[in-house]
Amino acid sequence: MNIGDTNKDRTPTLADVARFAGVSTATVSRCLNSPDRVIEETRNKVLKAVRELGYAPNFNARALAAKRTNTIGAIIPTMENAIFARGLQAFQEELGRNGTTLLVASSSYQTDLEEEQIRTLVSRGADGLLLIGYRRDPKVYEFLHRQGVPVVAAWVFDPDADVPTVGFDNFLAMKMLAEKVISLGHRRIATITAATQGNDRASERLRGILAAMTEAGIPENDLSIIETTYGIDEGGVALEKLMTQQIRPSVVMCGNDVLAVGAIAKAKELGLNVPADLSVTGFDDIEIAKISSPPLTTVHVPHRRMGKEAARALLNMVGTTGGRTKILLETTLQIRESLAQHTD
Amino acid sequence: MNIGDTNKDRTPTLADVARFAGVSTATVSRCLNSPDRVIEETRNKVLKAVRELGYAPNFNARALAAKRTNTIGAIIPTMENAIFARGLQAFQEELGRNGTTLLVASSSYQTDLEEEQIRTLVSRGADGLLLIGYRRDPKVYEFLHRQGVPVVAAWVFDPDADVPTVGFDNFLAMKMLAEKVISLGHRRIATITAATQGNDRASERLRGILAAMTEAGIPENDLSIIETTYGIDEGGVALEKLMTQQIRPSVVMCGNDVLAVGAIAKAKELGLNVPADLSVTGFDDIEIAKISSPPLTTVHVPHRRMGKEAARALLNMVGTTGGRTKILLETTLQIRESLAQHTD
DNA sequence: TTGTATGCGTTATCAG
DNA sequence: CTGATAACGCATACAA
Repeated sequence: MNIGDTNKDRTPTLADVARFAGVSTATVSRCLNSPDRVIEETRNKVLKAVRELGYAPNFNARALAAKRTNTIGAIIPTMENAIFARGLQAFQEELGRNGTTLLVASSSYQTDLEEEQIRTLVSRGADGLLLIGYRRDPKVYEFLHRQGVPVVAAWVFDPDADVPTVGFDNFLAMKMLAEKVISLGHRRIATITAATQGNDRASERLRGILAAMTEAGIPENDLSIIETTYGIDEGGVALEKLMTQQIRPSVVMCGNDVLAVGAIAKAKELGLNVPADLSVTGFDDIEIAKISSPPLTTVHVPHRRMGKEAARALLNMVGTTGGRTKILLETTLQIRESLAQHTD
Repeated sequence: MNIGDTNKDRTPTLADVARFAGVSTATVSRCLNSPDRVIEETRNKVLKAVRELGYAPNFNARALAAKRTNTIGAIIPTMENAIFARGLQAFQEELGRNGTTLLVASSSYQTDLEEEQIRTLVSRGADGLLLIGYRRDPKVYEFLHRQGVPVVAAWVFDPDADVPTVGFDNFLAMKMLAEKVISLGHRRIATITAATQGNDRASERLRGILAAMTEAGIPENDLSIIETTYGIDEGGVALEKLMTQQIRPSVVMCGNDVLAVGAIAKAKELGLNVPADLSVTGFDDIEIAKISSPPLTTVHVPHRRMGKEAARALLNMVGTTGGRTKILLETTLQIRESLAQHTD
């Protein structure tokens, strides 16, 4: 192989481009990263070479040298349903507008898996991380801190948390819904929730129901609680269990819309009329809530705004520009047919 | 700073571990990558150092040196709904079992965005790529070939394609459903589909309907076609448009379950009884198909098997082990209430 | 079995 | 404005 040959059987590198354009590798690099720091003539020469050779920069080499990836990682509990889809979409869009790429991983609601994913994303050089929920082993935050990786916790709000939170008050949101439920005359309340262990969104929501009951003078023990994994089928199974108990609830408050829709489907299957025989509520207000029959009464969460604000917060943290990093969003009750008055 | 100091204010590197354990960096590297190539005593020493220092390997550096990332990328059209969720989940699980990580990106059904994502994933060093559908600019495949990155196209099957396909016959699947529809007496057929331009799954499915009509002696022109983006609301809008036409269809065959569910919801809103006044069919058989009311007649796609087989094919291609890379899966009709007999 | 030395493709520092 | 050249953190061929 003669000197000056541009390697033909290997994917082209910066050096190949430099040789082809007759400049140094430094110049090529500059052309790509700060085009204004190079005179137009050479720039054109270089860009032509880039096109000619079909050069694509090696991300890993770049990350290694620059210690920056323009990449932000997000770990969400599940991709199986649409709960996080909308928020994540907005998150990604906002990152994209700022030239940052999103890396997603899902933890299947498993703490250990999440920790593994965190390590993976960090070792891949993520400039920052989006996590869902705040409560987790302090070691995790210590690790992230040591590695100098900024984090934002979303889907929750806690001004006292060690890391910025962008989200809403799960406790208050569910409490408001429970108050509405109670005001409609319901006393025999049941709930289908995700495992509350290690899931602050779920446990806060449960706390919300209990608080509303207490304030209304209903004994906390009257609440039937079923913990299950999120899923349409799981919601159905849970509902069946509830309806075979001694005291059948007049309303089932579900931890999210997916469970609620599953519960409604099963209720109908059991010959129950929703909401005449049984009211059902959800949480999230994702698309299926609207098309459910009957349409689902639920808590509307501003998913898109949350995603966008979380991205902004994170971009602020990885960059130098300061900005708000603790953001509380409002939820609203979305009253639809699945919840009705109760009279004994 | 004294010689021998392990750097305290920086994330530890291989060299730090080596120094701490009193061995060479090569040994540490071996300990982590091929533990059996190092004697137990030193291995323990090294692992202890790793733990002590909280060392986490730098992925980018590793990729750069090893020219391998144990990472496979997947670009799916959307994460907004569950169409690809189940398949991707299985894909990821199978990769995980083989120590390979999945990197997901979504293209929002946009060709240019997809090409960008492909470049991104390749430049990140993905060892292989999963793409949805086969038909795309040949330049894309040329690029991938030049870069030496193996590809598998899923959700389609074409034994003659330049790249391995793992999927099902979209044409035949939809044709079978259309035949069933026609056998029930329907003649005024309409379809709500994704844009067929650059989407082989959608265009094949459309072709399937047309073929069945032709074989049944129904003029192709009788088919009302509405192209829209996938989404529940979009399905509703399309349905409304169809029902305000001169000749109202007796059945609406939708390109996927999401559109179908949206169509059903809108139909009910318009005071139509499904299926008495109007039949609706879907495609995919995702969870909402079951809980829809009425339950949705649709084409069942073996999503999980497809994901798993796609992973296997890809693993075979990046590794040396040979194996099947072209896999045809069967779809089945899933008849539920939303499709009924039609009599004029 | 372990160590030495080199290279992977880029960026960044520092001269020129 | 451009060019050498030294990192960046790790894997591996080769030597010991």
